[in-house]
Amino acid sequence: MAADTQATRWRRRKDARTPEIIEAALECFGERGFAACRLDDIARRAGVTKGTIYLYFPNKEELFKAVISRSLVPRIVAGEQVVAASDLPAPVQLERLLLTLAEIIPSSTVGAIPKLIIAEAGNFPEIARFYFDEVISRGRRLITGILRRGIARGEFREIDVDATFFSVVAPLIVALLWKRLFEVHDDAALDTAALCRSHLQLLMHGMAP
Amino acid sequence: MAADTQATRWRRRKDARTPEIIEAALECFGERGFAACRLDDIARRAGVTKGTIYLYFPNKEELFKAVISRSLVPRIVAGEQVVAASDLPAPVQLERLLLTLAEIIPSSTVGAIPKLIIAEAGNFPEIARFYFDEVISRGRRLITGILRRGIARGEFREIDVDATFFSVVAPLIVALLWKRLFEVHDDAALDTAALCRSHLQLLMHGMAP
DNA sequence: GATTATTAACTGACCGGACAGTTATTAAAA
DNA sequence: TTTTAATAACTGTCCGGTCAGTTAATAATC
Repeated sequence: MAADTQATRWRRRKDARTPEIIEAALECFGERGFAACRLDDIARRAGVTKGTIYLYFPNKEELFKAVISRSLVPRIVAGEQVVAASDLPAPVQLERLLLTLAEIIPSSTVGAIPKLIIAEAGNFPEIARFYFDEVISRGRRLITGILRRGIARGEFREIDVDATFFSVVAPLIVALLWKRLFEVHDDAALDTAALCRSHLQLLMHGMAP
Repeated sequence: MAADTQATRWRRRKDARTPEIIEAALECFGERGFAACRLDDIARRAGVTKGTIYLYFPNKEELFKAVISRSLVPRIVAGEQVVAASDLPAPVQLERLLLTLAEIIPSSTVGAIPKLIIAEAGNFPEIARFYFDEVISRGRRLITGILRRGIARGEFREIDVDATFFSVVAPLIVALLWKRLFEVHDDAALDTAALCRSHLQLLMHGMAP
């Protein structure tokens, strides 16, 4: 949208602006974090100027909240529905969930959010709270639910589900951070698929009755 | 050290300054991040003024590197020596390493660094590179070394060591981030010891031949 | 259908505070 | 008396937020 400046510049497109600004802000926040991201950068990416942003959002922080709210919650809801609708064995459910999660890792837009949250949660407690309630808490309920069902059905041994939650998801989270922060400094690229395969095998061996 | 300003102010204590400034910087960086932390804050905590910092460090970034070097690198080196000196079974070595790692999690000073790095690595490639070379790379070599030895000695099954590295350390990293970012929002405190115990059991079951 | 008036989406120069880094000055120590 | 650790005032720059002005779109008038 930034390319055709001559064409779109000075066009009055009230309805289109909000999502365009949010999209640009997601990219920019994801790359540089909340504090380091400049409103001028966001504006340029959205094909407008800084002043225009203030026509649609009261300030930088509200724009940030809007970015988080509108880009993640729908995906969580989708995940909940998929799991609730099936009654496959717990190991199969877990495997599918992790594989879809692993697919998100390279996604440039949504995949940038966890890093963003980790970076800013300390300085913006209300953002942390919102993210915890809407994303983390629900994600945890999803995973621990599968684990509990697996134990009840004798598909997993008796494990500490709250602790195992970390063992299950953490490698994917760290892989996601690694991709964005350290892969450039490493000799070889991180093979997400191999990582997921290896991790699933470890989990299935480790949790087998 | 900030309390006795009257006493230490204008005292010339060349040798004492460096560690005092580094300690103050570690605290401040850990609380607010690299970019958000003000040199005036660090100076006040160290019981000096900003100008004094520039007598001992060329700039903010070098001060940060010094913080990393003084607080994390020695621990890595110690770990390397312990592992190199012993010829215990690989599972025992891995268990001991993870338990010491888990002890660091609640440590308010050193434990703050990973979050700090994740938050700032994108904006400060120099810092990311430095941390990758001095901490991550060496830590990975340590872990994968133990895994390879375990496989060679028949104590672990044939696993993808590079991928398993993530499965091994990631839960502790995420627990460390969780403690600092989301524990306040959760109903119960995160039981680090239980987490470590559960994770070790999962690993040992999962990697057994 | 063509011209003019009105609206409001959008711009960009500007302001003020914050902060990394500098330096002239001061005072403790040798 | 000289040296130098430490200070405090200073500078230049950067950036969030503002607002007077600009222009595309639309309505009113001829």
